[in-house]
Amino acid sequence: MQNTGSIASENFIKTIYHFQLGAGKDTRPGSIAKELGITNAAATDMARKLSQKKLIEYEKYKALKLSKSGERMALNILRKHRLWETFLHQVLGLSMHEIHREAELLEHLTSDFLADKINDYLGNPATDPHGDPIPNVDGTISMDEKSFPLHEASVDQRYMVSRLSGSDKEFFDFCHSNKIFVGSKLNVNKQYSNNKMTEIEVDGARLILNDNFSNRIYIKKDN
Amino acid sequence: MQNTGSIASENFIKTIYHFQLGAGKDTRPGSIAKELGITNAAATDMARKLSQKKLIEYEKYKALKLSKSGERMALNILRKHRLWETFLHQVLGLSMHEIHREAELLEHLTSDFLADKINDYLGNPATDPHGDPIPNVDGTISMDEKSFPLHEASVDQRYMVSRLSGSDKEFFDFCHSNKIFVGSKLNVNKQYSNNKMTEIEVDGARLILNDNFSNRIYIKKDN
DNA sequence: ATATTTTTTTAAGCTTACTTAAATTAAAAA
DNA sequence: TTTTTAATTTAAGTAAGCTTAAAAAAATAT
Repeated sequence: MQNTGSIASENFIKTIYHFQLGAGKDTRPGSIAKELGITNAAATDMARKLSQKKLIEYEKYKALKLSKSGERMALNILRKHRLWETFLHQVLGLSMHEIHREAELLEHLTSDFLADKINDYLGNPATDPHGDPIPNVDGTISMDEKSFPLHEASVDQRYMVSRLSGSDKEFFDFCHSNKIFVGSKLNVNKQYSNNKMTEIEVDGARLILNDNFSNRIYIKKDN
Repeated sequence: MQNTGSIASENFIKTIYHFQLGAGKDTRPGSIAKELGITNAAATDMARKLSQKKLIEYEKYKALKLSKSGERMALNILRKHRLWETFLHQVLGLSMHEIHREAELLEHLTSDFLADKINDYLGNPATDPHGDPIPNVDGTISMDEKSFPLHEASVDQRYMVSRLSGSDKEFFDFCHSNKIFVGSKLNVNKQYSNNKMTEIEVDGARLILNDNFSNRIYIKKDN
């Protein structure tokens, strides 16, 4: 399909996509504007333009919603982003906190042709290094419904880490030094609900995480 | 050093760099404009802007010349371009005629950090798949003075292919099917100067090339 | 040397992607 | 319900990177 959009509009579309999925965040202009570091006025303006191009559905004072072709575009960019992250990590050895930054740029100037080559080289991977699903070339994406953040877990159950969300060094350094990787097994010992903390046991060690970390570690039941 | 320039200005700077080296081509606005597919007016305008940023030296009605910092910028982009070409060819298996097209895009959104990672992965390669030198991280570049196009070669001498210039499929298909690669040995049998043709012998086969191809195959004495 | 052609430059205008400031509408609080 | 606050939209303006058209300068031909 190959994107024709500019970098600015690609990032705009991408942000709407993420906010439509991510709970808690609305897709009104101000919300998108804040994320992208532009003014509300600029976001409204962009909304009007993308609406003309039929990439979003937009009525004044309403939330923004991707159209079918807008969603296809978002998934095409997301595919490139996650293929690059996987490639940069697995092949070039970039750290978890470095891959997002670089993929964020490369995704915009990557042809469908090149994306396919990267995909082939990696053996058609299902997920990126964070555990996020890589959209397929046909614009489908497999959602992992059974995955949820650590601080929502019930106590005394065995889980597997399914996803590590984010891009800051501190978080991934913590995960690394405590052997928390995508695929790691762990046990949830206790939920300190009032203090928003979770005690887990991983690789023989007990750790107490506050929700700053625990809401970015996604897990699923380990069967 | 990390470029701050836009894609348009990076391509402009790059073109001046190539034209300053490449014999026959001048660096006046019209020449650059033609190469980039923009109008003379746009080229003059860009010249004025880049001159303000001290990236080129420019006086009205004169040829454009890169400043020291403009040249550093050009070499930084060229480094990324040639590292990508090498990587795409050697690692992802893209064909000779495909790598330029992709590198032409990626070079603009590649951080110095990532360029270094690619360089390390490839083992600090001296040349790209065309045989062109890859600029060093410090902005130096080793010029191969002894290399020249096939149609300038003296007869009955043994040569080595040092460079294959261009990006069209037809040329590289021809080279491939006749075993003409960077590093191939060949003999020049005869120069048909009037008809601008060169007869060579490579891998046991005799070939007659017209200057469309022979001026893009660079050779050097095989010692 | 003069006339013609070509190139370069300037000027005015367009689109994209922003900005700030003011006006409008919607949402929340009193 | 009315007032206040917050978000959204419109309006006007900017910079980049182009365009076409006209003017100016340089190069070429006669």
